[in-house]
Amino acid sequence: MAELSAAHNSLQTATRPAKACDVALIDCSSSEFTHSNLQGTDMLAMTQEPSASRVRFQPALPKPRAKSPDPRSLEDYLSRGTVRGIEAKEHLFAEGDAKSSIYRVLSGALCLYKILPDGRRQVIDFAYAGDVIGLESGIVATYSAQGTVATRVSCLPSAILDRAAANDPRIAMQLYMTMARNVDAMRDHLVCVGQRSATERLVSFLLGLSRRRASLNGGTSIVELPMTRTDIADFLGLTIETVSRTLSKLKAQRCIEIDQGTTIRFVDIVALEALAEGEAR
Amino acid sequence: MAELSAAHNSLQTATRPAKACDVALIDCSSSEFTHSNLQGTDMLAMTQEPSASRVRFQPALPKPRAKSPDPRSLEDYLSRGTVRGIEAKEHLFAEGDAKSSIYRVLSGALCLYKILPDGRRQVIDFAYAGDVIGLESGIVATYSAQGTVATRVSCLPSAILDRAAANDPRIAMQLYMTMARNVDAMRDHLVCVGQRSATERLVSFLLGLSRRRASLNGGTSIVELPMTRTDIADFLGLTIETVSRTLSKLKAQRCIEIDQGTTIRFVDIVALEALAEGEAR
DNA sequence: CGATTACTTGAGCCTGTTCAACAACCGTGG
DNA sequence: CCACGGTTGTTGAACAGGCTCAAGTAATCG
Repeated sequence: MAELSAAHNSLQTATRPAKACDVALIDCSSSEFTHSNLQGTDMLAMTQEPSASRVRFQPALPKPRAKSPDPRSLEDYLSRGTVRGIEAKEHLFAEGDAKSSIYRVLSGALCLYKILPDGRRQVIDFAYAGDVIGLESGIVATYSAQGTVATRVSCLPSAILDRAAANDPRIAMQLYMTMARNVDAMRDHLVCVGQRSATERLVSFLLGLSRRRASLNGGTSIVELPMTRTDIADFLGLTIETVSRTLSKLKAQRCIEIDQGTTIRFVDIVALEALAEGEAR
Repeated sequence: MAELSAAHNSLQTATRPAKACDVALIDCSSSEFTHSNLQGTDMLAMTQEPSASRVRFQPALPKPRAKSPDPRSLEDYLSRGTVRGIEAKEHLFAEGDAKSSIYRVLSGALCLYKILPDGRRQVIDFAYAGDVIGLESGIVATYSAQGTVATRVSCLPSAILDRAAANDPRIAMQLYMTMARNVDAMRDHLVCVGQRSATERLVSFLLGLSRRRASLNGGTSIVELPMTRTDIADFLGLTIETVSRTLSKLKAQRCIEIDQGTTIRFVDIVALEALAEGEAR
């Protein structure tokens, strides 16, 4: 979904001397970390206090890539971000927060969601390694981002990107294309949630996840689920019971095997792909 | 899909210089709007209301302007497009078509949808006067656009816009912001379809439509539905029977009045807003 | 004016929800 | 080491919201 090529991870560990742009990069984090520890259900009420509080500063983790004096692509910029760690359940940002940065997921997974006044939650998307999130139209986040497992993200202050995009149409176009791919994925998901049955939704989700991580798992038929049943349910517009039951049913039908509840192995991919398209039940 | 593409014939925009008559015909652009809402260099940090989730281009009021030889804003480009009429049920483009143009709706309404292999249909969005559609990441349309009523659109060849965006970061950023607002609206709709009950969905739809057209109907409590029950049902992930029944129920509860089946008058807005948020039933 | 399409309403059913109990897993601390 | 509480996942039984099927009414168009 918010997916730029995930191919750049290898560059993430090189070290380089500090440069002018680092200064800007670093102070982004101070405002960043302030409102990041929201937990549980009441984060919407929170308004962050940029001045006070525990800015537990993570001494900059390994620096991205060798320096280039004139970064040219969105990737270049993103690879210069400061790295930040997020625990499972910890929020990277919450709906209503002032938006200061955009992020690229380095490892782990994030859950992007919105909640209704009465507490019902819709997971908009999951963000996996390589995905970019935080690109938005307004100055305030319209959804929340929470780690589903321990996760590392690279943070880039929006201001830097704004400036870059304002001067370089190529950057602006990359932002545009990233957004466009996002919309595309959202449309597909909307079709899924709006039209498909529980089984279809779950199977599409599993297959989609597998496809999305194909580069990582080397094309095996095994997929790790780096999120809870609740996350999956809220993503698919179902209840956890239905998710659990449907997984059990698929297991009983010998379409999948489940290990530890989190590792799914596709046994009968043909059957799964038929199920995803509504054939049989 | 093939059958749909047939609709495509009439006057697909040929690339040609903008002429005076074009401007006269279509001119619903307003430079005010353009500069206040879409331009500026710090796009990412733009101070524009987040409730803009549903806001697209405001249906700009006709405003005579001299044609400028060097158009600068997205609005300028769009106002130079060639006009095309679409009948109800006629397709502007269909999923799978090569994308040649982007469009702005001048009057009427379009229904943007995707269909599953087995025929189930999900309406992604409706496009009303002022809305821009056809901005996409790939070279092939990933959804179909069909008139729900007789509709006029202004067509602008993508190539022109591509060139403009490649040279002018402001244009690229406007494309980006347009897309971003789109994503925002889609997220809201996903929450609606994924979490809300039939009544909640329908009421949110009505209120949202009213809000979106507030500039046109002058803030009255009357909304025209320029689409069929089928369109609404496919938009909300319901059946036509449920849509019809729910409307009847709202009428029986004296929340709305219905005239000719297509004109809705809000009688008890307070109750409606409560219903939209899941209170009572 | 009849034919076609769009909308409404009813009756019964089914998918997925709700409510509830139980099992598995995990970190903590005795 | 195991007992413990807490969290997460599984399974069962009953319910209900929305769907399907079906018939009837209203609007539209040649």
